[in-house]
Amino acid sequence: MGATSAERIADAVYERLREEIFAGDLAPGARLSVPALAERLEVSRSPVREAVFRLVQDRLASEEPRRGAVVAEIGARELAAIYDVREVLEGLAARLAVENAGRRLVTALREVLGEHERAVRDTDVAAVTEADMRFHELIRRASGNAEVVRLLDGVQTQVRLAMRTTRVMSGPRQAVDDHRAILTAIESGDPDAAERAARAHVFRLRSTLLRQAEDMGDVGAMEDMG
Amino acid sequence: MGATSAERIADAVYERLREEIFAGDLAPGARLSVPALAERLEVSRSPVREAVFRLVQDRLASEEPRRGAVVAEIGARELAAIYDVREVLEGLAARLAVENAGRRLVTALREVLGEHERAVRDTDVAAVTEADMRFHELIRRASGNAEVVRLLDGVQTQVRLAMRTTRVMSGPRQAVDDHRAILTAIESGDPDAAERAARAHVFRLRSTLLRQAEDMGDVGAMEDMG
DNA sequence: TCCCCGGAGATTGAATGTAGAATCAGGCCG
DNA sequence: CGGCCTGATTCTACATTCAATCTCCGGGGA
Repeated sequence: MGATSAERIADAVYERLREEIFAGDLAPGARLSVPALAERLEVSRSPVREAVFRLVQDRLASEEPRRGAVVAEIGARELAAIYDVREVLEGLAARLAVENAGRRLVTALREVLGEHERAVRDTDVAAVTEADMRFHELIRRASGNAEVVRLLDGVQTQVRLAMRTTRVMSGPRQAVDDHRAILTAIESGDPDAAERAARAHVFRLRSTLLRQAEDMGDVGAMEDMG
Repeated sequence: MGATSAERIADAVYERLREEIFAGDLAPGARLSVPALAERLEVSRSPVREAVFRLVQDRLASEEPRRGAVVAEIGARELAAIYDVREVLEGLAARLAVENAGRRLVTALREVLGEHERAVRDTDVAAVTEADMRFHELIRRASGNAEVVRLLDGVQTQVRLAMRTTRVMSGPRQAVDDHRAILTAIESGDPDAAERAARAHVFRLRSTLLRQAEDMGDVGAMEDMG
């Protein structure tokens, strides 16, 4: 069978594997054998190879020389590094969003924040994660800077994987409060305030995550802490 | 023939194409036909396909649906977006470098700065570019943050390509002065000062590059400026 | 003169074949 | 009883082949 432009098999396999990783069906450390996956998914090795390659590019998997790819593990040290970067990028995104965006952003953020609050009250973990991610996604898309969007998309992917690896979550109420502060700053139209609020939020996330990782005695994390 | 661990063909092809792009042998807009490249390089299509895919991931090439990949062109608008990101990342790198690094960094930076000055005096464009890149590379590697290194490596790749696309360069003497200021700040051990100096440097680069792009009436750039 | 359509060529995406290398298990020797 | 060696298995990396689709260009019709 030739190429089916409608939906490429390689894309479908990529999405499938991505979701299995985020869902935990493919745990960090699991081997991504191309022949094995091809047989399980009932496709040839070519699209599987491409999909695995893309996972490696996304840092969702890592190449072990001559042993193939395995689902990546993110330790506390790596997570800290990612959050250092995330802090400045989210700050930049918030600043640019204020400088660029109009009322539509504020409206959309209010709605997502409402969903976020509701999800926290209902202790609906999946909905909390969803709303949290969407809040940040709205801001970066409003930045009008494609590079910021691309890099923060990558950061979000890493963070989602890290949540699988370390099993830690930020305090849900703190996150809502932080988001409200960011929204207020954006509403005020003050780029500096928006940047500060976004950075402060990420900084707190970083502190919380790392503290939790330590408290849990996260082995994979701690062995990286030196 | 099976896999030759010593040097993967896919890696060799990737490096080769990268260099041809940076050297201008493959100009922006040039088509990267997998069959044609495979024939020219006398390898099969498999490793070429992988190499082209990596170029696309690096944003050195872009996929044109059903027409294959072409060497990417970076317009003024995109370059501005990249420099917005670069400014905050270089600032972070300089800050972390001060917080982390020891005397070795300062020594290495002094040496590269010396080479840079010499190259500017000799108007050796290749050496100037080389020294300039190495200065920034030293700082980010000294940051101890793998994510910063990875993202700034990507930024540097984009910038090198943009230089091919737009034919603009920052003022060489300004760059040397800026670098000296960054070095001084790092020597002083003040993270805030280092961050400010690095950001100011990138901000000036951004201004210079965009002004030159406008002056040159850069078509590819201007059509993006709206 | 301009627009639409059709055929030829080229290209991607997928499937499959093959060689070399590394891992892992199990048995043998010290 | 422990460490080393060896053989089978599995995998990666590269090559090759095939089908389907798109692009491009030229000719015919309005």
